[in-house]
Amino acid sequence: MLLKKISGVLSGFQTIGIVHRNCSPIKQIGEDEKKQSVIPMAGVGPPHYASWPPPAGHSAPPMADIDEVRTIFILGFPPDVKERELQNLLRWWPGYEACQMNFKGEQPMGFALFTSAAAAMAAKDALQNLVFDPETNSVLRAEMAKKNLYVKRGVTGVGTETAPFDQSKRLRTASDYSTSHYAPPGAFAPPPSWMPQSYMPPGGSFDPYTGYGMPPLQPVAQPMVSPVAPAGYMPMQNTKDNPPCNTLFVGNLGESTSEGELRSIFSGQPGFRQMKVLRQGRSTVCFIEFADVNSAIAVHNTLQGAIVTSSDRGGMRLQYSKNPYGRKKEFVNNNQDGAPGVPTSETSG
DNA sequence: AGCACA
Repeated sequence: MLLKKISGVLSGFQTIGIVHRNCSPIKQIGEDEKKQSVIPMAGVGPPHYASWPPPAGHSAPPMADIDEVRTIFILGFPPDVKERELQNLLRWWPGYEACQMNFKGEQPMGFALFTSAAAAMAAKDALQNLVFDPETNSVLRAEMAKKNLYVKRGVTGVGTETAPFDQSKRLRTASDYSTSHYAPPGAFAPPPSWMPQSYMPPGGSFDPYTGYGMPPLQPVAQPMVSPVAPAGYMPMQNTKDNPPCNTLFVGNLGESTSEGELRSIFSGQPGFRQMKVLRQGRSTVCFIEFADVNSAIAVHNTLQGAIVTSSDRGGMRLQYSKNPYGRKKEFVNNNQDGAPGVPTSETSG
């Protein structure tokens, strides 16, 4: 039965440890809630969306393996999110089929079904760290689900213009969202953050000359995955910083700073790759590598001035490293005369 | 203010 399936999906995620702000881990859903509506995909995509597959009926969506998981699981919505919002967020995504918002736990949980695992993964990556609502500091976290979202037969699929199978349950169907009544051309476009995987840090932009203004006393959007949060925050004036890169330099740490605490704070951050702690006499510094510059920027902004309990200084100072990981000290040897070459800019984009 | 490792 439906409820069984859903609770199976949910229980698969209980160990993931996604804790969004002060929300506790997902609870098992109760046995009470019976009405689970699934919103299937609208039939036609917007004309301006280049990568959208041709309209229904002209070509079939990529065929999915019979039991590959092509459902994603999304957390981080504000408590007042509507299922409709999820539908509108996803409806232009290539391969999107249906979604469901589950309000059983401490926080709303979204599930979205796609035509293939690849489409699901692409959507998952695109939604990852998406600022869903700056007002409530809602940052989305997305994972592949353990099981597929259950959709009643016949209603799934692009171009299936079938009638609602259950009018009484307020099910939104393709016809309710038909493009002729909705989304006049150009009026509704996918969020720009869908194109590259980009996380817009909430804290303002980097100015190499003035640096950052006063960092927030408490973190703004925290894409916290780590269960370990800093003890608090201290204002931190970052006098001089370097241009953003994939590596953070952590300063203002006392000699007593424990590597374990640093690791527990940073290793759960999205994009974390590795860190290295350096003891230098009375103080300690630390380098943290991230998978990409955006992840580093996010942490630079959200954890600036965070108080490391094991340190006897104030908050830690986060700066971009002068010498980031992955940036080789090698030179491009494109001149034959032996003159010094130009440092390679980046090894990764 | 302290920037290593490839």
